Amino acid sequence: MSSVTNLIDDLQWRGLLADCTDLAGLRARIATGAPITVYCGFDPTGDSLHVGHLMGQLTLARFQRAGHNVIALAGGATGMVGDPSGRSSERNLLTREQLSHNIACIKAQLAQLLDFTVTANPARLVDNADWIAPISFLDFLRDVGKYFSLNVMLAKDSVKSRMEGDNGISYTEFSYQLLQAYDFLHLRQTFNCELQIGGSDQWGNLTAGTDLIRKKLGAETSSFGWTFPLITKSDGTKFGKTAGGALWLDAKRTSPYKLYQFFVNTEDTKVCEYLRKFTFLTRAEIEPLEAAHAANPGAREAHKALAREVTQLVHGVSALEAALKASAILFGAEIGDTAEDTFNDVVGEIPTYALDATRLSSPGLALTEAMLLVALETSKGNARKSIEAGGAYVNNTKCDPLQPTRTLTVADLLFGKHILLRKGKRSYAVLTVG
RNA sequence: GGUGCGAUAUCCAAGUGGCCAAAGGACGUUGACUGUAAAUCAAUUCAGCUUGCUGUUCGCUGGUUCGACUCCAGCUCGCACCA
Repeated sequence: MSSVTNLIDDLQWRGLLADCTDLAGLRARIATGAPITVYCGFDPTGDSLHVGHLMGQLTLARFQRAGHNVIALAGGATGMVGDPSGRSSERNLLTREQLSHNIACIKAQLAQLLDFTVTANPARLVDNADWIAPISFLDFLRDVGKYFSLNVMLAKDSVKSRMEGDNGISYTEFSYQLLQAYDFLHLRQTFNCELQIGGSDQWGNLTAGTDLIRKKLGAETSSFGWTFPLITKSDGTKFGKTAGGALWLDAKRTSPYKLYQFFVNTEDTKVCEYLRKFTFLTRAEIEPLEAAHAANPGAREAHKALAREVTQLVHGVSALEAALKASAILFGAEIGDTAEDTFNDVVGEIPTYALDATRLSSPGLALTEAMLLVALETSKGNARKSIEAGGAYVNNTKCDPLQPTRTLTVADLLFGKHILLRKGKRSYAVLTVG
């Protein structure tokens, strides 16, 4: 375990420092040995966090594990406005009902990685609507707005890029930085919170906060901003998006199996980076994995360790084990060789659909229709094209591309109950007769 | 308020009377090669199916025409300049 003093070294080694408002000052502050209070905000734009949010949660958790005090902030107020950072166009406003629903859902997910029950330094969850909503507009203009120079606000990248772009920016989103700055000020005064962390796109918002604190409370009142780099894939596209959309932390939206698979499929050039950033594995544990990966990337030791760690962090051990079992079967030996109770581990891990037994009798169920039924395809026409392209599999055996009209019958049942359908390399679904 | 420019498929973007379901990218999907990787190459990429046919598209509403993404009028939205 890392001691209090080398926390920053560890974060830097992991590549989690993009920028810091005063790195030397922060080092000195942490070196005093007194716990520092750090916060990170999460905007409730949806009712689940996704893997992109993991970075903030994990970094908070690293601070907590090092003995510091952490605050997760749900943006009930800022979410009403919309952060222009990293966006090329205006956000749609959410209703209050949507927001409160989202916040409730997100709270549960934050609790997964942060410890709210330890006695020494329990994590805290706050909602900025609690202190922003009661302020009147006039008070806000006088007490907060007065400290902001329009020149500085306009110079922020998040604003500038929108001003230069075609989409413009509304007054509402332009004001966002004031709210976030005020959050930091409030937390500084209320919880003695000295550090705000966020993705590198948050830089402008963080400095707005440190500036406001300095102006309102004086230069001797410490406040720091720390950003971590935004994760990208090697082709520059956004991390955490798949064809099916974002990878959610909510098991109901993205199964643990799917999350595991996502990380197992990490591109080689990124595994080491992700291992450092997304896991709590220590340097002593990671370095051998990196060496193993360099020596034999095909074995994918590092990929598996990464996927294992993340899945366990997000969903717990038992969900991880189920995901591992399912993965081993689907990507392992011949399906025919697996035992029935082993195969049952797959059912439920991947999308599973009930089927009326009678549909398999006599003419049988058209494969095209079956693929539509399990949502592997969106139309029979597309299903046919997939089969003809050699992309359809029944029980992990490729279907004859010349037989697009093939049907499924009782002969295809595994253990008298299941049919495993597959499209392409790794999209699976199970049909189960009930 | 005035003037100008723009709006095309998931996204960028060609197309200025028929040869247009609409060039070219990107993204996605599938195949080949590998290692459940990347890169590369190939196919596909509006919708439905009986796979060659049918249906619905080019901001919206009307109009001109045998025929409109293309021309005209009005409207909506965006952008720029002027007031």
